[in-house]
Amino acid sequence: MSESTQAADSYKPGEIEEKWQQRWDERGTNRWTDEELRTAEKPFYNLMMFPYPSAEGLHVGNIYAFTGADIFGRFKRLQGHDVFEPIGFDAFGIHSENFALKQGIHPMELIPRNVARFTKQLRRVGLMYDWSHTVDTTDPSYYRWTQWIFLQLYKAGLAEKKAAPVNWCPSCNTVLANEQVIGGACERCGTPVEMRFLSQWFFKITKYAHRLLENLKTIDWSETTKKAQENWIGRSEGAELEFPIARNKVADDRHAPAGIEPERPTIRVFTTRPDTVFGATYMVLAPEHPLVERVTTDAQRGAVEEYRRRVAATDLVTRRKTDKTKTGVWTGGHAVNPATGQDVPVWIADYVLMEYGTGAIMAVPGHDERDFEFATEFGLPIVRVVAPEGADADTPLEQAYVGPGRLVNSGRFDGMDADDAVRAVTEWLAGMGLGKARVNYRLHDWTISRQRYWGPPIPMLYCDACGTVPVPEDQLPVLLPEIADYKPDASGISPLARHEEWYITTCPQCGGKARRETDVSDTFLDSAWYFLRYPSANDAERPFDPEVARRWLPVDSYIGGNEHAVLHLLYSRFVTMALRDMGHVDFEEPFTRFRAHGLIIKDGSKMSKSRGNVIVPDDYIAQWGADTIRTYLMFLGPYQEGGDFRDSGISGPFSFLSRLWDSAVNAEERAIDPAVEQKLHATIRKVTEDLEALSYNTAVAAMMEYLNTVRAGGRVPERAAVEPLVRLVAPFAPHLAEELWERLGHAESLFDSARWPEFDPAKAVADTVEFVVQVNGKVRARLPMRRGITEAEARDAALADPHVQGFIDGKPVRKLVFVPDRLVNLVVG
RNA sequence: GCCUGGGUGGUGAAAUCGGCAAACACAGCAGACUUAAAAUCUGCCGGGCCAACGCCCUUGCGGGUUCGAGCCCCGCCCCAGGCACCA
Repeated sequence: MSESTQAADSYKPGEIEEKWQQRWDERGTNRWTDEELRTAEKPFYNLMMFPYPSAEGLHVGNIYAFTGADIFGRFKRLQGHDVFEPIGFDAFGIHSENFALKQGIHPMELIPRNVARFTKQLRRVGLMYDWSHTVDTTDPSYYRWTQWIFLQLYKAGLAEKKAAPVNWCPSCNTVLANEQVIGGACERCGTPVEMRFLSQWFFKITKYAHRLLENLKTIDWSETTKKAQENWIGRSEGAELEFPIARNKVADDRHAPAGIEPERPTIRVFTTRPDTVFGATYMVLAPEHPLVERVTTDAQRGAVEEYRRRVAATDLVTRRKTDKTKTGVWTGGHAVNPATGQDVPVWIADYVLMEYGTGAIMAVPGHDERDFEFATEFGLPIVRVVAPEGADADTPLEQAYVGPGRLVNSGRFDGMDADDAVRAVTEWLAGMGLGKARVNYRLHDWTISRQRYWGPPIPMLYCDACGTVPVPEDQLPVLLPEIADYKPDASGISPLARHEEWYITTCPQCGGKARRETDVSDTFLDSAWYFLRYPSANDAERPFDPEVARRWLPVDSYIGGNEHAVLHLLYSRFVTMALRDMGHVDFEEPFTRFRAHGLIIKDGSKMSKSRGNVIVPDDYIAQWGADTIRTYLMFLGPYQEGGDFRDSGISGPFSFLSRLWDSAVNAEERAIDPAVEQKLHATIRKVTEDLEALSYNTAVAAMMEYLNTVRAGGRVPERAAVEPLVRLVAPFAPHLAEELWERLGHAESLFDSARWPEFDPAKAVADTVEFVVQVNGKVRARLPMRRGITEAEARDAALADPHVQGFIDGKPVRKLVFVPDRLVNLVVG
């Protein structure tokens, strides 16, 4: 064999991968025209979470995620679906801004550079992207419509501006995210962080809490993701109860406006345990609660103010630590327990949060761990109102008792089961106008405002005459100006607020002077609707073409990381629901099916720059080829669990692809061996089922096993045995499959001309099976048998086996268990 | 504390409905082919006992259900992730 022939016949991934990436481009194999998108007959929208184009370039984790999604898309395409598989870049946000600041390169210069690098790397992986429908969130032609979404939510009454607590660094004069507060101090300068109230834009996602929770039952998502959302939404059932402020104890009514009879205020509390109301011996208001002024007596005013100041100076992270000793102070005031009619003292304490429930609680120290701790700390009375089996009204409480039992010390409800009392007590108090059943959610409204530069300006104006005015839709986009001083500084407000030439404008309503909103919106808003944009990416007139959206949406398959289980996926669902309620789309769940992929680690530990174990995929692809890396990544563990990237494992998949290559180019034209054909049909079935379930590692194993059969003993494979395997492997190794497909005599792309192989169920099973004979549940023999033998035949064959006879030892067979084509179990003795 | 996953050979892992534990691969060992290497092919590869046919044990720990349990039930331990002073 001359050297040149040998070279022509060996597997050279670099060459063929470049060839096919070029062909796909030239032929437009993966591109849709806008006209085609409007007429596709079997649309299948295959989506993956778009990347943030970091300066480090494409990460092996990105490749893992994208390859898994791409395999599914290619599989569906071969099955005859019209698959649309787009990609884009999520390039707005603090991450890129911080990196730009560090490097001293303006994000407007940095981001296009990163995007170009990512694009090049992504092409090299051989993903089936439609590069004619991409999205870049930082492009005005995109964020114009992000701003449009903001305006729609505003019009629907779902956006409002209100003051909210934020972490504030008094040295850097800037707002910090919770993640930027380390041990109560600013991560950059170490100054203790304070809590401040800042006016910010919110989306009222809490209005959708119920639907966001209920709809989870109707969508096909990874269980872990649904559970995470369920936790986040945090539904609690209970009651809202009214505790009137004791009239004679109210400090005085001097603060009431003259001439108005002060109405008798009540403190409303939310509780999940209305059955324990007889044990509420005191109340606690959040320090920020509006009624604090009202209940505080003159004598306690100083102490209350002092405490409130201290709480305000504490950052949100420290405040929410659960392991610190409880603090609080008495207001001097009282309220009336509506069940007992007795006065109970009203305290303020930072363990009660203004954001949850009503910002006030009835404290039941006997049956709530936190209240117990607080009551013990401050010597407040602890009363038992629930007694388990073996205890009574007077059994002392060593700690809060939260288990089941019967009510005691609860007047007319004594003896009632606590579970039943939840409803009974609520109804009783409701009858007196002092309570009602209520459902409460942990979910908070979504803060949209960011006092930063690198994001879409929030499209609102403030006019002295007209107040808050939305920017008219035909004036969008509100362009983000290119400014040099985009670094947040001591002014503490958005960098845009330093540019009068930008923010001073004309009011569209009165023509007077107006000021632009200088905050930008949260990155999560950019990504909450990008899937709507892809199919209409080239539409300059609308955010999305309604006809195209109807055809392609909701998304058929969405694959991404579980780190976005809550925020991105929840926000996308919310925005979609809101758009549906406004009539812009006709569905309310954006992603019919979602699967979370696992995480790739390296040699047993998480990849990080500090560990120096970050994999640069380019080198691996250059050395082994994209097809091998794709196949290897899918083979190394269950896709939905992730796996460990070890260099030593790559040779297995490489050798598999090389041997497939060798088999295909040397295949003979002859009738397929019946045993090989049987294995082929079984393999087609297994790979088909596994791909549907994203069980990629076992699909690869099945193909390897089949190829081992085809080549067993060095036999020259028959063409009919190899050709279907080329199609099965195509989603994993598309370049190799294309090249072999062409060599097998096809002019068109495999993905346009081939169909996914079908299996014949009759041929997928062998005629003979290895039948297991057990005696008393232990395997004693394996007998080759004809498929479909009867119970009697199996029994006779088992009893005839000498080895089996030895274990039966002449004892009578008491019972016989028969599993067709698998096993017979003889129970003796 | 609550909610998810998970714990199986030297390693990554597999095991559809409760029915042969360890498929497929990596690493290792031995062999065939080769002047040699690579490639390819073959065999071995959880532990113990045995000359051998074989036998016994083995899926984090302890119990249970069952003819039969990696899988189901009860009680623990450990690892990863999410939530958490949420009343």
